[in-house]
Amino acid sequence: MNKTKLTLKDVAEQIGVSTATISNAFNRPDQLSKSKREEILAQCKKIGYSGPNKAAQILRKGTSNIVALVLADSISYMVSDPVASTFIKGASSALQESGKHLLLYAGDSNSIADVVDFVDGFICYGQPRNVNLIRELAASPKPVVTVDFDIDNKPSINIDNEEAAYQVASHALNKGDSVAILGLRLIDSPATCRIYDSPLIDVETSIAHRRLDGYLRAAEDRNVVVTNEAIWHLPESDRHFARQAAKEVLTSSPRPNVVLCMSDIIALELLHMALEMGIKVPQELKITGFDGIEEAERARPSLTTVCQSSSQKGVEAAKSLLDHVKSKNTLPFEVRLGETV
Amino acid sequence: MNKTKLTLKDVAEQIGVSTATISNAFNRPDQLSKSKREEILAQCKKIGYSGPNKAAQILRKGTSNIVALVLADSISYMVSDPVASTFIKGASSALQESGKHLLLYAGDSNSIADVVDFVDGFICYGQPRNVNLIRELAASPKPVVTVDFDIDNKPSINIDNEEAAYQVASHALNKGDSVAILGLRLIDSPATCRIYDSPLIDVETSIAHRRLDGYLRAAEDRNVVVTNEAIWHLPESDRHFARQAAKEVLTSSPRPNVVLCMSDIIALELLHMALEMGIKVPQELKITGFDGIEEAERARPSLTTVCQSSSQKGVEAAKSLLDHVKSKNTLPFEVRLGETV
DNA sequence: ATTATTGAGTTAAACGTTTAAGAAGGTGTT
DNA sequence: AACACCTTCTTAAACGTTTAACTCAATAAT
Repeated sequence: MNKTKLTLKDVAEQIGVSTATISNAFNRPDQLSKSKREEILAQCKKIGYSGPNKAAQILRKGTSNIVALVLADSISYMVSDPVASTFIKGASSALQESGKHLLLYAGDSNSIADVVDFVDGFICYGQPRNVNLIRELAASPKPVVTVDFDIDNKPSINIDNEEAAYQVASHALNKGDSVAILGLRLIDSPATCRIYDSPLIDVETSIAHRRLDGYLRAAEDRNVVVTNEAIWHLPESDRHFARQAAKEVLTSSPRPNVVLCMSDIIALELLHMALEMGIKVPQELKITGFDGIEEAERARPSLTTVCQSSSQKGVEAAKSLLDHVKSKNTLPFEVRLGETV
Repeated sequence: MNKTKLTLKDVAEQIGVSTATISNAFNRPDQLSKSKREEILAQCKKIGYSGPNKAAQILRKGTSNIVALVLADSISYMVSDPVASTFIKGASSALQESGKHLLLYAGDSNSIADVVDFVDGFICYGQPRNVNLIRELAASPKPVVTVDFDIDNKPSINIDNEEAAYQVASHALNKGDSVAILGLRLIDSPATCRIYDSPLIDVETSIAHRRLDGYLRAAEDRNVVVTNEAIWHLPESDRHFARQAAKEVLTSSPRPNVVLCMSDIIALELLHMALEMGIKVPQELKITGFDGIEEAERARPSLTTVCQSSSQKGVEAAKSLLDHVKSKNTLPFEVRLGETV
């Protein structure tokens, strides 16, 4: 057994060649003769030297092959959300192909200082709760690409949320006239509630507001009035919050005959509760979702929703980062007509 | 704006103090007077120095606050599996509390060389496919803790899979006598198939085999014969594979009246298919699962299964690693009687 | 009055690489 | 024969810290 970890220097001495040459044997094959290189690599293997120390490489080269994935919420939550986890899936597989590794970074932490020095870049999925974190990302010298969320001058991956919301809402509103909206992260509250007059958060960057704009435009086009009392805020796309909001909506009177939901998870929970309560869908209640998850298609009645490929978003985000793309990338979406409208 | 990134040296010169003192101001408050420390930190903030470079710290200190999570399968798969993602959830939140970060590492890669030099340790979730990877983990100088999988001399987190399988199988076998088993990763095949005489993989370390042993013991106790033709292998706990296996089992003749499944995902898919085919559960067919996921409880009829807390496993694994625990940790489980038996 | 002890800060040697610049020798050109 | 130009390898200066060992006063102990 080796008494201690071998270094380039040890190996250089043993083989009788300079450290630079060994380093080159591993990193820059063009800098030395083929025969010497093979000899060196063979010797290294024999001696038990497995290659240059990565920690030293990170410092010296300034690159680590690690990409931080900054998640809007806590990691805990993100991993269990089907949309987010599909995104992670896409991103990780694209990164893996380029030999990069994925570091999970919770968006509810307040600084990237811990990792910014060694990470090769950031993929930011959704709008982090912590405003300082966003500021740091915006000012970061390392490449940043955002998804479902926007930072000035940084590349981003998105769909046209306003238009998508408009389209899906239009389908529903053609067949109904009293509407409620189950929104996501509209105001700064940790609980489910109607927004009333609470100030909306971060109107410019938030996809939730793009969607809200789309819904409202669709309503306006049809002269349907939507008061702030008919708009709910959910802090997360979570079954529990959704259930609570669904209950409030369905027991409010007069009960709306159209409910526009900002995620499929929310819409499905609403659907289930409506059915439990004996409300006929879509006859008495039209529901739309957002995202196009599998479960939405399997549900009976199947959900009308906006399909966007989370996994593709992940792939595109990774590619943007790896290719140093500077521009914003707007991906396509598709409205899938289910039986709930 | 700073022309270039500030270093400890720059800052030391500007403030008129040695680099060591500044380093100590950030890392070892006991090494300098309180007043000096506060003055230095204030100055640093003013100058725009945000603390020692992490890459350099990693090299110098030999620690990075990064823990690699080695997943048995590809990251893609793991993130979408409810059991695995709940595990990640638990692990990540425990690590986060200690200021550690989680690096996702795909178990289908063949070496940890990329990260072993800078990572603080490994959590290995499930048995990696690549045997060299396992060898490296076993020989790694960095702490390793395994979950649902065992490496000699390394701490591990597990439940008593044999006993759990025995108990859940016993319930089903008390009410049925012809049995099939839908197993997980029993042989080295990328496709769903009966195991026949194929050699079982890694019998010593695999939890699949512990479970199989439990099932077989329960059968033996009741003089129920289980041939290898009644044992299926699935490469992953995936709906698609499960569906295929379920079809084969349900159309085989004579059809078994007890099917023991090594995961809830598999069991639920079998359940759905049985119902689609008009088979009465549990009257004509008894089904058991494994894991105790939420969906198993929500299903109608609800699934009889072994409940284990994946999130607790994650927490325990993280704790073991952080506390340098050396011993194996066997967690409790519980058989939940559903309506499928 | 001398010697220990403590506190506060400095010096300089690591940590393990990469890489620009240079040296030595060989080949090709004029 | 002189010169430029490769090829192959070496030298040595970074990369940005941490920390053991040391210095220098000031205080406490004898």
